[in-house]
Amino acid sequence: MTDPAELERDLRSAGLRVTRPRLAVLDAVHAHPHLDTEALIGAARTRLDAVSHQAVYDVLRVLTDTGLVRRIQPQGSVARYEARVGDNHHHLVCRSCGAISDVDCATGAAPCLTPSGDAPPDFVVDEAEVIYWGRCRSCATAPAAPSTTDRPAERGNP
Amino acid sequence: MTDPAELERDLRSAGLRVTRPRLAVLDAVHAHPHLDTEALIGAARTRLDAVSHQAVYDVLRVLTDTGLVRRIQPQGSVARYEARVGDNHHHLVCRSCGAISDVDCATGAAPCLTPSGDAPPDFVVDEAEVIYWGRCRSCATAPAAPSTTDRPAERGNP
DNA sequence: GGTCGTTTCTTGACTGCTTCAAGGAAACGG
DNA sequence: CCGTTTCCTTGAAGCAGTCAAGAAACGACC
Repeated sequence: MTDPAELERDLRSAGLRVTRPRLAVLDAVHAHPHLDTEALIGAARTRLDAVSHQAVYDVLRVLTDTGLVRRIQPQGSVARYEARVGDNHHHLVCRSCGAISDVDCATGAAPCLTPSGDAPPDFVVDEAEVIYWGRCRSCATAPAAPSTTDRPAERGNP
Repeated sequence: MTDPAELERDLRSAGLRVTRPRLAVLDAVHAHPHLDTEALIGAARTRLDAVSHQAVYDVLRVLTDTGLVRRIQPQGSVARYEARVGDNHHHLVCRSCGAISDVDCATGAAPCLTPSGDAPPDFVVDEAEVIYWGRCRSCATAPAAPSTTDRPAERGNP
C-alpha cells in the first residue's frame, strides 16, 4: 500500500483533482501491477466501500492519459495497467498462462529502439513497445497444464 | 490477386481443406495487408458472392492458428491480419491516423531480440513483438487533422 | 469556515467486436 | 459415387468498454 500523500501529490502534479476513487485505483495499480480492469474494480472496492465500475474506467482513462499509469494489452488479453511509467521497460508474456513480468529496457530512454536500416518511410517514432512471447517456467515444464496460480489471459482457449 | 493454385497449395501444406471462403480470405489478406475483420469480410465478398461473417472469423482463426496469416492488434485497434509471415518483421503505427506499415527486422530470425541483461526470471522466449509508435508524415505535418485516406484505428477519438 | 462553479462519480442502458450453438452443405478419401 | 468428417450458414449471445443524464464531491474564492 503506497503512501496516500504520495499518491495525492502525484495526482496534483498531473493537474488532476484528488478524489477517493482516484486514490483507490492508483494505489491498487501500484500494489498489483498488470491487473485488468475487473480486478482493479475489485481491488478498489477493498479500499473503498463502493465504487462504480464506470468510475474505475474513467479513472483509468484519465490516469493513462496523464501518464500516471501505463496501459498494456497483449493479444488475447483485456487491458491491463501498471504504475511503473517513464522507464520504458518491456514485458514478458507467457503464452499459456498469460503471466506477465517486467524486463528492463537495455537502452533506457524512449524510443529505446529505432526501426533498423532506416528504411521506414516518413515515420517519426517516439516509442518502441516490445512484448516478449514465450513460456514461464511452470508452463514450460508442464506444457499441457496451464498453472492456475496466475490469471489466464487468453479467452478462447480450448 | 495471388495465384489461386498457390494459395491452394499453401492451404494443403498446412493440412487444411481447400474451400472457397478460405481461398477468398487468404487472397484478400495477401492483397490488402493490415485490414481488419470487417474490411476482410467486404474483400472476401467481392471475390465470392456470399460469405457469412462467421465464416470469415472462423477462417481467420484457422489461418492464424496454422501460421498462414499473422494477426496483429495495436492498442486501440481491432484485430488486423497480414500474410507476411515467417520473417519476424515489425510494425510502425501512426498514433493519430492508425496507419500501419511494415519494418524489416534487423536480426532476422525469431526471437530477433532477447530480453536484455538476462535478468528475466525463468522465461523461455520464442518471439519478440515490436510496435513502433509515432506519426506518419501526413499526420506529423498536420497534427490536428488526421488524414482520412488511411483507415483510423482508435475508436474513442474525440 | 461557508458558498459557488466545475469536475467527477452513480446509475442504467447500449454499442460493437467476437464467439457460441445447431443444423445443413461441401470437401475428400476410398 | 458414397460416407465420414469438416466446414459454412443462420441466428443469438457474451463481454469489455462506452455513452448519457443527473447527483455528489472537489477546491478556489470570499
